This record gives sequence, structure tokens and C-alpha cells, in this order.
Amino acid sequence: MYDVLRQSDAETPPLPGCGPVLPMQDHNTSPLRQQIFEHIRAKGQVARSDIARALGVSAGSVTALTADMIAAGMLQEVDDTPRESGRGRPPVALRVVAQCAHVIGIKISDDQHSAVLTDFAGNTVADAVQPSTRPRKSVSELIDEIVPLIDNLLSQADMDLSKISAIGMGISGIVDHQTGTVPWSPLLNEPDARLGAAFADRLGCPVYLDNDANLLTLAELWFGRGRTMSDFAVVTVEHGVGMGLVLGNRLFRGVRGMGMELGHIKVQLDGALCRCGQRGCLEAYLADYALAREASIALDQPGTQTAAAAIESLFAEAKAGNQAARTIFQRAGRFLSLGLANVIQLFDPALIILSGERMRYDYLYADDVLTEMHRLTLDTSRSQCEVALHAWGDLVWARGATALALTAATTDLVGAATA
Amino acid sequence: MYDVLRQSDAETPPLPGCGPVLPMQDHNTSPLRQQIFEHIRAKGQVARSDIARALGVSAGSVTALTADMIAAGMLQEVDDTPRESGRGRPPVALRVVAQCAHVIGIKISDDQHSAVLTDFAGNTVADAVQPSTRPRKSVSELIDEIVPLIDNLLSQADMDLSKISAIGMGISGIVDHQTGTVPWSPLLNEPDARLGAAFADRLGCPVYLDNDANLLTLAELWFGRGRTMSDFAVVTVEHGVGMGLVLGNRLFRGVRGMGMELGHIKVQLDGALCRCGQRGCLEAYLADYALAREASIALDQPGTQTAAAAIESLFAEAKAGNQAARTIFQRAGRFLSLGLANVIQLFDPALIILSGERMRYDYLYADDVLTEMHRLTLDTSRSQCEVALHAWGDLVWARGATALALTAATTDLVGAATA
DNA sequence: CAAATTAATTTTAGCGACTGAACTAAATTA
DNA sequence: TAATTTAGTTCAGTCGCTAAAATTAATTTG
Repeated sequence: MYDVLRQSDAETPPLPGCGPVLPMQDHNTSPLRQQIFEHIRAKGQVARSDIARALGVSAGSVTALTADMIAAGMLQEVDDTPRESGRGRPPVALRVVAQCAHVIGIKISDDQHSAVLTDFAGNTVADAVQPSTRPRKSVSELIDEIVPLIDNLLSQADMDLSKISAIGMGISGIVDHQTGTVPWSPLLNEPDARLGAAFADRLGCPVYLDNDANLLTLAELWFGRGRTMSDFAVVTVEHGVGMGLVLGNRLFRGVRGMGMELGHIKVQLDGALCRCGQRGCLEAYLADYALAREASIALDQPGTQTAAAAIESLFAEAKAGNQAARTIFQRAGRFLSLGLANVIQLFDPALIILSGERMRYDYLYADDVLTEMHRLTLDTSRSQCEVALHAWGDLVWARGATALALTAATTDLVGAATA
Repeated sequence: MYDVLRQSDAETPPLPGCGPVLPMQDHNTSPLRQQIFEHIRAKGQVARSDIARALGVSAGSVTALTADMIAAGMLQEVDDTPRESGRGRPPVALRVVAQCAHVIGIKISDDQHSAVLTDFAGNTVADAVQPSTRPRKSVSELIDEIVPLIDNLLSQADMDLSKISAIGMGISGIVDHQTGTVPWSPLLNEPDARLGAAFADRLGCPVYLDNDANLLTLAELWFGRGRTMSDFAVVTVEHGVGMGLVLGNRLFRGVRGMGMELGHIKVQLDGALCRCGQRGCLEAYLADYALAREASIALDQPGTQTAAAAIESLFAEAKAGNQAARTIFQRAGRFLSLGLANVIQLFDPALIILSGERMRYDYLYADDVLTEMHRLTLDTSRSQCEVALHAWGDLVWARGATALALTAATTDLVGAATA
């Protein structure tokens, strides 16, 4: 198991030649057609000449490819294009035909599932939520629970499933995005569930699955603060501590598609007990259950209330001046600083977005935390990392799931043959 | 400075459109010509038909492109190609013409600079070392020190600088690989030194500069244990604690080209004092100065000897049964476990290589450390991370620097016009 | 030993994805 | 009105590759 090799010297390597032996995996540069489409969607509307300049391609290509996509009903010309320079032939802007396709994004959760239906331009057409039944369930039970949610969305939008190009879906736990399987999730009663395939079979529609931290990161990349950055990190503190990383506009999923388990990096040998069973995890100082654990002591209350309720009272107490309650938030804040500093040391992002719905405990996200974070960072000539706080509504996750679906649907539709 | 944004909601984004706004940077898939060349070099020798199969390209392309490179004197046919299957027309293997280009790799160090000259097939042609003078010096002093080292190599190989296609160079500190500048290094007495440009001007030869942890990682990727992996991490414990990461056969240099400062991730709030001035850095429990600091206490000796000598005696004492000395190594070992576990949690590599010249303190790299590391890792369905120990000779760093130079020289020569 | 078989390599035509340059279109300015 | 300016179109041509037929060189087999 502990496969330690003691190789004294490799000056005479066992393999002939030098350099990496394995082939580069295809860093699939998307075809120009798709790049143009995505650029138009990102800008909202742009003139052909601007596209050519922005992407550094010839005007001829832009004409040809956009003409094709206009004929296919994916793009349309905008009639009254605003002009900045008054001279020359006025540009004709292009925009995505929003109705040309629709996708659904779904967040599977322990308390309440949420879902969003968006058009191909990323506009929300309908959203819905659905209470969740018991915490751990089988795949088929889960599907039975989600189907009415989808039906709800579809009836709001007066559409049916055949009009949906793709469904993105997120669940907490360990998710293999490639295969759509869930090796482990707190919401499922079976390991290694082939959740993506099960949904796809039942719905007859392509389903893309990812971890919820990745969903949040995609939401930032597609709809939030991260849109104007091609490299940034997202950190979220809720039930656990999650992290996502965007490198070159692409979600980085770790070497083997897992990883990025920021909540379980160890910040203290033999430290506080984590729900994962180990000690010293960052999460054990920071997540809601960690605060709730201490709240029951500080507030001198038995642990009868829910974690969320416990934190609410704790927060109220802290605001009211209760010292014990304050120190709880302060300590958590220091550990958050430490976690963020570690992210900076390892990844050196230009921006970290603190994101999620529960970004409202000021004690946890006060300026003190950022000061401490910078203090804990080697700043030798490194330009300081910006930290942005981003409190979203309840539907972030589902929005992020639509981004997952939009990515896939775009490749399918735009890359498709000019039929 | 602490640029915190409190954005309540982004459902109505300030920007039109959706999706990433910035263009994808060119994930330059190298041209087939270069892929073929690199594949041949990696294999040592291969037949054209094998190349076509391995790279998944048509045989016609392979013929055309290799014919071109044979004419250019970069490839040659091998006369006696061994055959495995006896039937059919025998394959004719191709190999790189080793003499068609040469590169130099240099490691700039505080005690002794080292350098290696290799041919285009990666074979070492000559190596040399050169004692270093005082620790911190100016760029021009450094160049004056390195030039004789290069002359030494060249006279051994009976060549002159005009025959050298590229020079790779590594220095500890913070290095901007893109620009060849050194924002900070313990070996230089000036910040933001334009070291790469200074060397290139003086030598009249392209110079590529990188951080020494990256050099070590490249050495593993090109010549060592990492050759057969396209994704792995390298961790080294010496003066400091360094880390390198390879993703898809490519060295990952962090979001902004820095990062990967594993030595300065915090593993304890208000922990041991680090030479960076902060407290609780991993390095402060693990690096040679950290052990030496404790050695002076355990061995009841004044701190007069060098760090290296102190560790040597400490190691001898521990082997001889001195309990105090043992606990020092044991504690360091536990922190190494913690650091490795954190690397696994965040990056999830399939392999971590513990590399460097000083991989011989068994206490530090005992099986206990690996057991503890796995214990500290969430292993829910994650296939366990393999750990390999790799003790190299003195010239690893310089070898890694040749890999840097080979990469660049290959792109130049192979990608060049068929003149 | 000649023919059949097998496999490596070469040749050839051609396709897909662009570019570059010439050209047309529509507005402003003098 | 003509010159100028900028946007968009057209089209021949190039580049990088593939697919398939043709060729070559060895091994087997009748």
C-alpha cells in the first residue's frame, strides 16, 4: 500500500529517451464557430468587426460562420445598434437567439431542492423549489422527488422536456463529473451511484453532474464576479468549507477530478474533531456544525435546536455583546484567515470570492479576517490577492448548474453539423 | 487594499450577456511535427507506424513530417531495428540525431553552482561545478561567476556558445518564468533583477529562468519517476519545503506564475517561528534550519556549527538511540505527513514524489510518515495516492534546467520553418 | 522457389478551417 | 458631390491534416 521506491539514482534511466512518455491530452481548443458564439453570448451583443478584432481572426471567417449560425436560427442581427464613433459604415450587432434552446439547472439538497430553467442566452425563464424528504435516500426515490420539480418548471415555461437541451445537476459529496457517478454523497444511501445515467435514462435528456462547490464556482464564472477574471478561487463556508478554482476560464477539477477539499486540509495536528472523523480539519473550526457545537456551550443551551437556529442565536448574542459568543466567531474568523492564506500560498489567485448564501455573519467576514489573511501571506513582491464577498440568493447553485448545462449544450448545438 | 465587495445579488448583472468575458488563452496544442519529434525522443526510437498508432494520426502525415525532419538533420533512421512480430515488412525505427543541438542547464546556488551540457536527445555530455562566493551578490557578479562554469562545460565538450541552442537556469526565490525576472532571491542583493535578460545579453544565447522547485519537478518529468505519469506532485524538503505540480505533462506554475509555496502554508495558528518572519509555516517544523534549531537544544551544543552539520550529528544521535533527537525527527515527520495530506486533499494527485538530494534521513521519510499521511487523508473512494522517494545526485537541479532549455529549444528548432 | 500473406511506408487526391486581399456598402465630412 | 472611413462580403488560396490506393519488403506457404 505504501509504495515507497528508493531509487538511488536515475542517471541511467530504465526507460530509453527523455521527456514525458505519456501523450498530452487534447487541450481541445474549441472551433472558431463556437468561440464566436460564446463571445457574442458573453458580450450580450457585438458587431462582426468587433468579434474579428476581439478574437484576432479574419473578418471573412466571422462573416461566414455567423451567416451560418444566423441561418441555423442561433444568432440574429440587432436592428438598432448603438454607435460610438460616428464615422464609417455603421456596425450591425449580433445577439444570441435566446429561444433557440433551453436548459435546466438543479441543486439537490438535504432540505430543499431548487431548480432554474434558462434560455440559451442565460436568462432565467422559471425557477422552483421542492422540499426534500428524508435525508438519505435511494437514487430512484431521489428521481421521484426531482421529476415534479422539473414538471413545475416546464409548466411555468409552457414547454416540455423535448425542448430541453441539457440538464445540469449538483449534489454535495464526491462526484465524478466525467462519468456522472457519485462515489459518495451524504444525500444518498448507496455508494457509487450512477446518478447521472439514472436521471438521463428516466428523463431522456443529457444530464451533467457536478459537486456543489463546483456549481458555485461556475455560477461565479458565468453570472457573477468571476466573469471578468479568467483565474480565480471561490471559497464557501456553510455546512462545510468548499472551494473551487478557475484556471483560464475553465473549472479546475483537480488532477483526478476530485480534490479541492479545502474543508479537510489540516490546520492543527490533533485539533478539533471534524464530522469526517478526523481531527484538525479547517472545517472543524469553521463550518456551521462547528459553530453550533460551541454555541451550545456559550449559550448554555442543550443541543436540541438545529445547527442553523443555534448559529442564529449565537450571532444575535454576539451582536448584543456576549463575549463568549464573540470569541467563537473570532476564532472561526482566524481560522478562515488561515485557510485563505493557504489558498493564496498554494494557488496565488488574483481574486478570491467568498461566496454563498450565508455570507452575512459579519463577524466571520470582517475586515479583521482579511487583515489577518494578508498578514499570514508571504507578500514578497506578490501583488496582493483581492477578496470579494458575494452573497447570492437561494438559487445560486441551480444557476451554476445551468452553466454546466449551457456549456454542454453549446458544444452540442454550436459544434453540430450545419444540417 | 482590502477590497471587499458586498454585492447583494447578481441576478441582474451589471454586464450584459452571460459566461466568461475574457478570451480563453491559447492552449497551444503543439503542431503534429513537434508532437512526433517529442514522441520519438521520449521513446528513444520508434517506427513510423508505431508513431501513427500512438498519436492517433495518419501514417501519411508521419511519413511526410518525418521525411522533412530527416532532411533537416534532426532525425535519422536506425539500421538494425529489433522486430517482435516476424511477419510483414519490417519497421524502420527513427531516432533523434542527438548532435543536432545542445543545451546547457545551470543551477545557481549559495554554496556551489552546478551545470550540465546535454545533447538534443537529453544525454549528458559534460557537467561541472563551481564554488560560489559570498551569499548575496549583484547580477553582474553572479554572471562573472557563472561564465567560467559555462566555459568549463564548453571546453569539455569541445564546443563554443554558438552551438548552444538555449540555456536553462534555476535560482531559489521568487522567479517570474515568463519575463525572466527575479522579484526576490536570497542569492541576489537587488530585488526585481532582470536576470534572464542580463544573462542572455552577456551570452548571446536564449536563457530561460525558473524557480528551483520547478527545476526539480521538470527533472522528474523529463528524466525521473514522473516520466510515465502525466499528473503528479513533487515535494522537496531541504533548506525550505518546496513543491511542484505537473498537470497533463505540463508544469503548473500557479495562477499568476507564482504560488506553490508549500513551505509557507500555515499548519498551526501562532506556531513555530519561520525564517520568513511568520509563525506556523510548515517549513518552520521541517526544514533544515528548523531541525538545526532544535538540535542545538537536544545535543546541548551551542549553535556554532552549520545547519547541515547540526543535522548530521542529530541524525547520528537519533540512530544511536538518543530519545530527544528521535522526537525531533518524529515531530518533523508528523508535520511532513500533514503537509502531504494537505497536498492530497487539495490536488488529489495519483503520485507524490519526495525528491531531492537529502532524502536520506530515514526518520523523516519512514513508513510511519506515510501511514500518518494516509490517516490524515479523506479516502472516501479516492484511490490512494502513491508516494515515491527519489534521492538524486547533486546534478538534479541542473538536469531539470536542461529540461527547461530542451523544451524551449525544441519548440524553436522543430517548429521552425523548413528552411 | 514462386505465389500468397502480412505489415510498413509512400503517394495522391482532397477536405475543412482558416486567411488575405480585393470588393461592396453605408455612413460622415469637407 | 467627392473623398474618407469603417463594416461587411466574396473568393482564391494555403496549411495541416486524413483516407485510401499503391508500393515495398519481409515471411509463409504450396
